Amino acid sequence: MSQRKVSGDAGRATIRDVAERAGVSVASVSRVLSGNYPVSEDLRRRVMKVVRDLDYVTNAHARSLAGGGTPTVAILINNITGAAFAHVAKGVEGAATLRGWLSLVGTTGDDPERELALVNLMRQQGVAAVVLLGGAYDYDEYQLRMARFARSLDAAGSHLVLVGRPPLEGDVPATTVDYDNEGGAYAMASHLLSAGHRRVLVLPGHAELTTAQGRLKGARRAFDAYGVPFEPDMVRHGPYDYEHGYEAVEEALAEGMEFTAVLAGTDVVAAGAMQALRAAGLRVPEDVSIVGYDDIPLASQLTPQLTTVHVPYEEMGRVALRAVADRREGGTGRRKGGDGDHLVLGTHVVVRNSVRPPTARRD
Amino acid sequence: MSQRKVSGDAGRATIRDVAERAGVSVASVSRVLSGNYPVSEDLRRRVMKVVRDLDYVTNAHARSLAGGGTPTVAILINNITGAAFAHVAKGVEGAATLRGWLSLVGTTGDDPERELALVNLMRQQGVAAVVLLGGAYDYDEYQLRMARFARSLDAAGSHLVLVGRPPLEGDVPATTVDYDNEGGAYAMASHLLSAGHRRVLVLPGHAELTTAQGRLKGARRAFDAYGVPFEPDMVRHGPYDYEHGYEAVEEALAEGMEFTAVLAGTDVVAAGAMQALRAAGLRVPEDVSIVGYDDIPLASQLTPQLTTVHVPYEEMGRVALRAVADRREGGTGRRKGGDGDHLVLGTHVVVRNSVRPPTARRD
DNA sequence: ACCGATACAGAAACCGTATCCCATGCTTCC
DNA sequence: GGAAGCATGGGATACGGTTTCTGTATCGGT
Repeated sequence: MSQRKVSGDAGRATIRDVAERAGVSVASVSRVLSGNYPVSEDLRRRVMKVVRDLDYVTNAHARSLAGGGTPTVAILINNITGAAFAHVAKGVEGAATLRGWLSLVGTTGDDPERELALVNLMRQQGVAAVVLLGGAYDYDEYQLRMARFARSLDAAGSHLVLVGRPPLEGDVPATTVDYDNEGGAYAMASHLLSAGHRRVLVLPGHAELTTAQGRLKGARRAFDAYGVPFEPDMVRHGPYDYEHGYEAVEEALAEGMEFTAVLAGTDVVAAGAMQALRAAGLRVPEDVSIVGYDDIPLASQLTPQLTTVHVPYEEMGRVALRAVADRREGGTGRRKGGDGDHLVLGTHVVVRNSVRPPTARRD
Repeated sequence: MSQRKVSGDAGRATIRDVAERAGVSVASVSRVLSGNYPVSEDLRRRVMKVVRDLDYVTNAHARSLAGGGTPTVAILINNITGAAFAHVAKGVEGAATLRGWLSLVGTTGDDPERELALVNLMRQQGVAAVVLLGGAYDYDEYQLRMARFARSLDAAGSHLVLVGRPPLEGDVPATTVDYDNEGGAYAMASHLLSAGHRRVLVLPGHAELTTAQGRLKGARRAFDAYGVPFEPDMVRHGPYDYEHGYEAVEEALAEGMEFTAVLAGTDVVAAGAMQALRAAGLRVPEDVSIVGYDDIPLASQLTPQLTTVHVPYEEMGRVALRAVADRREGGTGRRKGGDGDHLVLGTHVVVRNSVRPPTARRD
């Protein structure tokens, strides 16, 4: 009384349906489709016809269970809206597609709980790698948390890749793809200093964010190199967003702070700062110079176009994927977490129109 | 001589490992973990301890094969870099997460081949729905192609959702989530006309893109309503990007075209147009007014802030997911592709600072 | 103290595909 | 002409879970 399978097409067609209808065995259908076993031309034709008729596609889950399956990379991102990280995602996506890999984007919304949940989810999916994007908050707990992620993924045959944040300490099974954050900041600050600026409002970002720390450090090094005193009072921390840039400049102006340039931690922050200066009747770059960081499209779309630090986001994505693919292919001789696991890409200053030498020195 | 399973932890732990180590049956472990069957407190404790010790997570592929599994929505997007669609993706993501669903982003890069490949890929993955984002090119082939996608997904137990493009013709199993594109354009153009502008440069987008067509149509209706002649010569088509906005204005100026306002098809196009006007020594909005469309963050970050049409992108994402979830839950009485399958959200003009009445009439 | 009901645990049957192993027919070589 | 070899196709099994079905111990009621 229990018909296992109605002949109608309830649900999707299986390989068995195809086999039956073509009058061949399941094994043969599988072989025709994967194409890694000799089959006669006749059989191939018969099978392919039925496949087309039924519009059959193999079940990825079953395939993956049985050993086959497409490798998948998961990209975990704080905020899909951020332009910079969208470019990393694009790089990963592109490189993945090129190899026939699948990629998958998840957003954490800056919530550690959700980050944990997503990493576990990816572990369940058996992804080849989890790519974690964006600067990290340098809390004490962070290192432990990430180390646990790394080991946990490693044990499950997966791998953790950190993009745009500093490498983990100790012998942790993770790969890091980074850029010369501090160097970029150093070069950017030098550009300002060599133009003659001495009083610079610095908006590096959140104090606990690793990228902000690096950018601040690079800037400070430049000041030291130029023998210009670095006044802590002229550093304002805050989130990497437009509002922060606007408000920080607004407040600095209200306090009567004197500055001839703004060194923003991000192009978006720079945009906010620029707007606030204009609102106060100041011209950019005639009265105040501004520089950003990241070189997202916005930078060249502002008026004036923003001088900024170019970060090769898309390439970082490609490199991250390549690192994973290489490691997966060179399965034997799995090198222990040595130097090969930390890749650093270069940055450089892009000079546009937002910097001029200071006109009137007022201090 | 073939040990099936080495006792060491080669690869990831399976449910069998857990069962063995806890001294219970596989079935019991499964029940403890899924929690949809009564289990004694003692058993639960024993199992959970082993699960923690082994850092075990269930294999999503196996689970999905066996009937369980988390529903997954796939979001297909032309270009992950586009700000507008990132917001839709965010909306879908958020709503999906809320229900414990998984979501997945793929990019097509405007390539029909790749779009086809991705839809098939998603079909293989057995996703609950495929959400196609962004305006479509209105070629003849398009309707057929989408109809085929819809039927194909439907047959596989999945579902097609079109977001931000007009619904398919005929009885096609697909859901459309749309916004009042033409109405927004009508309101925006009216705003310009009521301010007194009569000579308006219109940059609607690609002529074949459905969104561009709608925006152009809305604008034209407004001109008609105001009794202002609509000159085809003042319409310039092109891609939705910064460069097009810049070049279109540059050319119009070079040709000696006289206009007091620019009606851009997109905020990004407006940004380009604004830059070109400045480069030509024109002030915005004193000499020329500009309006955009989409209301992405960029709009409020430009100087002057852009008057534009707000499109509820994030909400569209949420609505799209809700539509899929509802349909999936109300499994019985599956309504045939009636009116409930086309949802339209409202748009409205956001007035900022980029429009002023024309000062000198020169025609 | 006996019987039926109930609560829980285990064995086994799938889910859809890939692949190993074996059977078969036909070619090829001595 | 018969044996060995090759090219193919089919049957069975494994992958890691979920779920149904079955069995046993415990509990309450009379």
